[in-house]
Amino acid sequence: MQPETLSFFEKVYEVAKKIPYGRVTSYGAIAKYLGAGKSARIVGYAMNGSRGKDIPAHRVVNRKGLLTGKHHFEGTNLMQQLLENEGIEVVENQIQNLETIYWDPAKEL
DNA sequence: TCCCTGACTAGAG
DNA sequence: CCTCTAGCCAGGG
Repeated sequence: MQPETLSFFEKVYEVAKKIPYGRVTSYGAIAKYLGAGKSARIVGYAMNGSRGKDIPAHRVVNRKGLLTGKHHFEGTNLMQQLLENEGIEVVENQIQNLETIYWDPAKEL
């Protein structure tokens, strides 16, 4: 598929796949990296279609490190379990030490 | 094409 | 740090 054919969604998927193990990023960071800094909501919306794909959607949270999308995962705490499995501490649906594990595609990629 | 929805964000108080 | 408001824009009906 040609880059021009890649929809915003697919670009989001490509970036999401590159999130390192044990790290997290925000919807806004991905959107900014794609040149659409104000389309953060679309990134989240895109993740909705990431089901069935090799995308670590659990590593994408909002800018506060809050697991806003956990209700889109199976069960009530799957997202948190996946994060903790990577060594990320999560309390009350919120990631701890966010600034330490935060990964910004615009800077790191 | 218009209208509504949403896993968001930045700014103001 | 918290709450409320406005702006954002791709999809689907």
